[in-house]
Amino acid sequence: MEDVAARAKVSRALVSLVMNDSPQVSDEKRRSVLAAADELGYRPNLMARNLAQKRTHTVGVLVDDLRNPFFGEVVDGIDAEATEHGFRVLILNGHRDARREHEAVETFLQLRVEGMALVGARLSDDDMARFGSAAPCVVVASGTVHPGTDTVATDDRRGAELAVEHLASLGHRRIVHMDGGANVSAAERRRGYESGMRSAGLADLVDVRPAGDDEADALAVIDALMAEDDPPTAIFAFNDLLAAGALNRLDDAGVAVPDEMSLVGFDNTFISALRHLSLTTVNQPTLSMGRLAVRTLLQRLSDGADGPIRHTLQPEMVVRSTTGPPRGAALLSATQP
Amino acid sequence: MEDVAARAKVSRALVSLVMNDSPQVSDEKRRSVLAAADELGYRPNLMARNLAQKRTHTVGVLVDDLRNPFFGEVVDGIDAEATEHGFRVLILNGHRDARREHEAVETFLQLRVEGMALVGARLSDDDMARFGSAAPCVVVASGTVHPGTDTVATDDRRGAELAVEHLASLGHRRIVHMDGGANVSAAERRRGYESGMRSAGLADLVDVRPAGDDEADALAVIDALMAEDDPPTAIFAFNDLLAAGALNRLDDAGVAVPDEMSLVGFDNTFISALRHLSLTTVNQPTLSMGRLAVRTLLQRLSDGADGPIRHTLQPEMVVRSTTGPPRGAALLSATQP
DNA sequence: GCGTTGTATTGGAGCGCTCCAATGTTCTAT
DNA sequence: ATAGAACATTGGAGCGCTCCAATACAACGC
Repeated sequence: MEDVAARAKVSRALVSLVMNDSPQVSDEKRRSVLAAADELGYRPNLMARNLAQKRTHTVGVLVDDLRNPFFGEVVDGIDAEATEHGFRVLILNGHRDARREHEAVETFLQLRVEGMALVGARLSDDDMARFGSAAPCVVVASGTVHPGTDTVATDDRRGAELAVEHLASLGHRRIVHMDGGANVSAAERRRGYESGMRSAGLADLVDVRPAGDDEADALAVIDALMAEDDPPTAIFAFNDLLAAGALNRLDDAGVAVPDEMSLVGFDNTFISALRHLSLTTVNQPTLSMGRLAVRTLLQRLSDGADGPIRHTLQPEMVVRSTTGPPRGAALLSATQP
Repeated sequence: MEDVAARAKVSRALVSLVMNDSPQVSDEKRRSVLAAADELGYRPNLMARNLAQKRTHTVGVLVDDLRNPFFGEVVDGIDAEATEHGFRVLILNGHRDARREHEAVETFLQLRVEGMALVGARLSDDDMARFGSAAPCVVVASGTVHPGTDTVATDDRRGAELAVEHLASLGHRRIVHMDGGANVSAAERRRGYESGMRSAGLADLVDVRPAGDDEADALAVIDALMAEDDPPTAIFAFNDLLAAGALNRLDDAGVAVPDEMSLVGFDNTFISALRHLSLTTVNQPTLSMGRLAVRTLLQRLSDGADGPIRHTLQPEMVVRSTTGPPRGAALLSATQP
């Protein structure tokens, strides 16, 4: 910067004004500074600038799993909204690992981001309280609601209820839930499954199997399920990835879907829409969630509402081809008139 | 920091030593500094630290498209290797948009990252030359090779040749290529397609259709293709996403795959492995590419080889269920003995 | 010619840290 | 007892920028 100033025969301060294109700089000087900067290949140092300004114009986004297209879509929404409001978006990868996510947030804090969106992050209430007091934080797409923390999420419980209602209305009774394990939305969806079962009068048939949130997590569960004497007729999987894994394994085992087994996923990622999978699933409005997350951050930044801000978006059932009446239901209804 | 020093009754310098856990600090002082820091909720300011150190311990990763699982896998590889070598990984989203990718690189440079991995980035040779002289850069997973730039890539051309060879060996002659459009790997794969066609003696049947690199880009092309009097018997699509879109549309149109139309993708993302898609595709070693990218950066950082470093990894054909002999081929071979 | 308003430019302090050279402290060998 | 080494601690300059108050310079009315 020193060099640029010297070359353009002006002061350092003037260079600074030009770089921040202040209006009160004469065209002549502006041009000569710009020319000098270009010739010297000068690029302002963001760290120095942020340090001096005491602002970073940056929001941090922690993504639980970069391989899950669901998160990618949410981030796209965040990115769009943040950019429109003049913020830079820095992304850190959580690797579906609580420890690494903790570190990532710590990094954001040390970088002095002005706000953080934690997408699907696996953090404890204690962590959230600590982090939340250090910088505005919004938890996105996570069924787990931390006390005192701003949240943007789909109503996971309701989504799960919808799934169960759908299956029950088709005539299913033995509906198993493949649980999301350590994923932050797992608990809510499980509760939704349970309450859905209760509402359908199937409380005593509640059957939860620990699985996970990735394709591979489905394998063992499906194997165990199909080895039973009297397998269920329907499965509600924690998410689309898990459902896709289940679909694979069911296919391996020669189980026809939906004739012998109905299957419901969650998230409505693009893979569920693929014609050949055509997975029945529960939609989450990813883009809106992302945008809303940033708006929540901005609100917190500008005034600071008292209580936690909570946005709950409504899920929607997306019925495709992996669900149908249970085996024998057609026969049953045929003999009934 | 000042406050921490005061509270622990030591100098600022000592606090700095503790924060960087220097070995030459007495246990007593270390404990009291740590305690003071904890009570005050002190967190070192990374920007100030980087400014003073003139090092950032950070590599930037520019990702062309966060929704494409292929890139997610590459980033996972980068992340793993970089972390092992004590580097922080900052990710920026390119949104499949050349302008935004340009800005993203500019941001990295202003942040003074120590190296950059550009994953699938759409940048011109000029840009690359400029950026490359400002900081070590490695272009990953991009068929386009920029002069003087370090590169880690799958041999896209060879991959495309493999795809064509596979289809030709099944007896296909009218093989169409759905081109990747603005994607940086598009040109190489197209060339591979062309040379593959030539080797198979099908040079005069070369037929390239501009498409893109996303699911939606397939629709119009398939419609146009199927409206022709004599549609091709096989399609080699730029990537898995495009192939998946094509599969959807073929299904809509009632075209049986592979009986009436064979289809090959590229990337071997997890979606191609889904049993119900079971897409024949070309594998790229994503994790190795990511790790190799970081190692290339480190090499450039440590000594600086003269010429550009280029790693070319070998693609592999992954034959699944979307390819088979062309309609009538069985008949033909049956009448031949 | 004067003060006045306004715009264009500049010097310098300060952002929060690290690092170096210098100082203080303790221990060992003579 | 004392020089010397070894270790522990500190003050202060400097990283590259912004921002404020201060200054320089023009143009204007009277």
